Amino acid sequence: MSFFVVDVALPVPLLRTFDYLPVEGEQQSDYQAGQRVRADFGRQLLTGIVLGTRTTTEVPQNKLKPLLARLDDVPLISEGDLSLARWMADYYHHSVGDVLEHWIPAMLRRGAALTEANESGWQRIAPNDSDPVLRGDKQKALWQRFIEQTDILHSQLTSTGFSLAQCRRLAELELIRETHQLPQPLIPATPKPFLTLNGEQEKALTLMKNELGKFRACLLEGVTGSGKTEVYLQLIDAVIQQGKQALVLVPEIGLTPQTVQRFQERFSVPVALLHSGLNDRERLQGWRQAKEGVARILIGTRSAVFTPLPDLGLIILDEEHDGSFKQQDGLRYSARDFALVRAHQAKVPVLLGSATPSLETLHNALSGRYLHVKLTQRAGNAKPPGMKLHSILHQPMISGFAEPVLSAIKQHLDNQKQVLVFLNRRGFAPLLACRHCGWMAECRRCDARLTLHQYPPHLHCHHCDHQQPVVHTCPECHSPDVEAVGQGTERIEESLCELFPLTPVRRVDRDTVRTKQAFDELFNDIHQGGSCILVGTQMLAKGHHFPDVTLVVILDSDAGLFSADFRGMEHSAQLIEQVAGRAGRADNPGDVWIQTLYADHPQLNLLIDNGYHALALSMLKERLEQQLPPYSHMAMLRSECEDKRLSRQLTDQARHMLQDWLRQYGKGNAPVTLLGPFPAIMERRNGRFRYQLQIFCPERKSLHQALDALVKQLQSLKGFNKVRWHLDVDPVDTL
DNA sequence: AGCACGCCGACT
DNA sequence: GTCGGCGTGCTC
Repeated sequence: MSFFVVDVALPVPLLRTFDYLPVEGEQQSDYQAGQRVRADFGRQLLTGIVLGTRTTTEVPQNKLKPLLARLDDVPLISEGDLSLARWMADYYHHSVGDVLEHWIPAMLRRGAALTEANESGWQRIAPNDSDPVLRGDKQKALWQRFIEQTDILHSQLTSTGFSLAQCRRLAELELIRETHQLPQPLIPATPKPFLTLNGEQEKALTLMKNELGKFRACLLEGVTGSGKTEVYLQLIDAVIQQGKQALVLVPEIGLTPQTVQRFQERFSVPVALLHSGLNDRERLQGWRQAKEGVARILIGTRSAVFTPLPDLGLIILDEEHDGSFKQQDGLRYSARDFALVRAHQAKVPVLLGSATPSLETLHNALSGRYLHVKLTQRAGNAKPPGMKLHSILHQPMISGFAEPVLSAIKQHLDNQKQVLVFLNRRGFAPLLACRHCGWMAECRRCDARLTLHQYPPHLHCHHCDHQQPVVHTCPECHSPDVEAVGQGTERIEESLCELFPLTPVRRVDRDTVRTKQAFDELFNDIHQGGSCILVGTQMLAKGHHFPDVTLVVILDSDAGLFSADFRGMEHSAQLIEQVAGRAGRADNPGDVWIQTLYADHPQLNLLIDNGYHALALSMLKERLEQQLPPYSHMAMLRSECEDKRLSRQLTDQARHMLQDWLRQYGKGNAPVTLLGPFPAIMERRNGRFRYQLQIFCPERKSLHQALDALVKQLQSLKGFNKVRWHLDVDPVDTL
């Protein structure tokens, strides 16, 4: 028997893999890349992934341990997916073993067998005209059910009053037998017909149909209400007709029952879902349905981008600008960017859809790298909402509203219409302050003010979740003159109830709508029609459309206008556009009023007068001048530590490491520029001081070489064990 | 990341 | 004398 070792990727944050001896008695041919193995690692037991086998190793004989078990005969992860995982590990400077965890549902990571996704059921094996001698009525009734239906899930039997014992009795008589099958995804009995497309939609569909069967990135830039979804549906239909599978990725908040239903009711093929609300078994089921090709359409959030699909024919990523496509901890990947890499490998098109595309995607579309398809008309001839800035500078305000805004609200309500008031700030007031000495309620663990909440009354830090009772006298000067300053959704709700006592006011934020179900109930309620006022945060901005809303009031658009983040304005404009798009229907486009202190803010005016696209072009020009993404590539090293000095020192060290490396190896490469280290905008958060170092380079390759060296050096840095740090490649927010 | 080893302070 | 604090090093 010849010597060989197995190269195993283990779920540890180490940038290398480990050699193991095979399980006793197993051959080299038993091992294939992508199988799971159980390994004794240090003093722990881990499930790892085989990357390959070799007949030589650098590891001394006495250190090699045999694997404890091989869990799969057939590889769980394909060669193609393994190479994608390697790409991802390189790109994000992360351990392959950790990266591979994302490809495998939690149950399988813990070593479960694939069959654990199966649901047990019973199948009739005796002919349906057999006349067995059965004792009890219950058993006769059970047999009757099997005469009507050959296969029945065990759960269906128990939920209709039959017991396991009764099933076993019939099985003993060889009338039925136990089965274990992967549950089938739901298929609607009669799919709804497709809608008729307008000229633009038709043209977009044709253009994109031409790209099927090869890699191509497309941006579908369609204004709100232009019918992007209908184009997706009909493009998916073409993919299904070709016998391929479609992967649809949506933002976390966008995966509502309404969205899902829209997909499910149109197709006569099985649709599987993967989202955060599922338990481990349901996830495994969806994953297997996709992997085994049973599901032909898979709809999911960020992490669904890793699901194996043997017949992948198309990837759609809706609302591509949405921040939830970027993972914000651990492996900080972008599902949007990875979808492109995956589509490239699979030689299929990837369709990015948005009314407000990110500047990165827009740049790629404008430069011709992506096919750029536009939908400029609202479906059914709907007019765009009329947007208008309302200056509140030196204006008398009533509970956070300017007078003319209040009369506009009243007018719309009098017309039996609905009004949406958007304020991206939860709670009652963002500040509790003493009128006498100027004291403000601050968080003990963060550089932030505490938000005052009224329902129930408490002070809450939105950054570290610290909560404490409300104070009624100033702790500094003991004055009783402590007051709530500023507006939050709770306070606006309260004010509106007083101002419009006859109109129902509904608040929609994380505090009122905790579950999906609660949101759906509220949504259905609003859809009943009748005048009402909706007050809410971003929750109102995404996913749902409110046809009876004819007025949208944006209370505080100013927060994003002067953000320290270079993407602040971009995100702000996207949000305003999204909120504005919630209103109206074909015959009733609606008005959008934006209250602002900066009514002459040039970019805000550009957005209002010429729309998002025009503003985006102007922002791109600025990015070019400043050599910011998308005109350069960016990475950010973040550190955090309770000891401010250590946190700062780690980023200082990192800067020196990079500078030394650049002096030595940077010659002839594209220039890598460093910015910082700076303290984060909120320097202290949850008791930890945060510093960050920004790293830019016009060329990806040079940047990654530098980052590679940086990570290796930081990992062997001593004396900083209390400092937590991570590298974020292509960060979305730089605050 | 875990987990153990090891070397210093305050306790039954 | 030990219990336990966390700094350091290692994991095939």
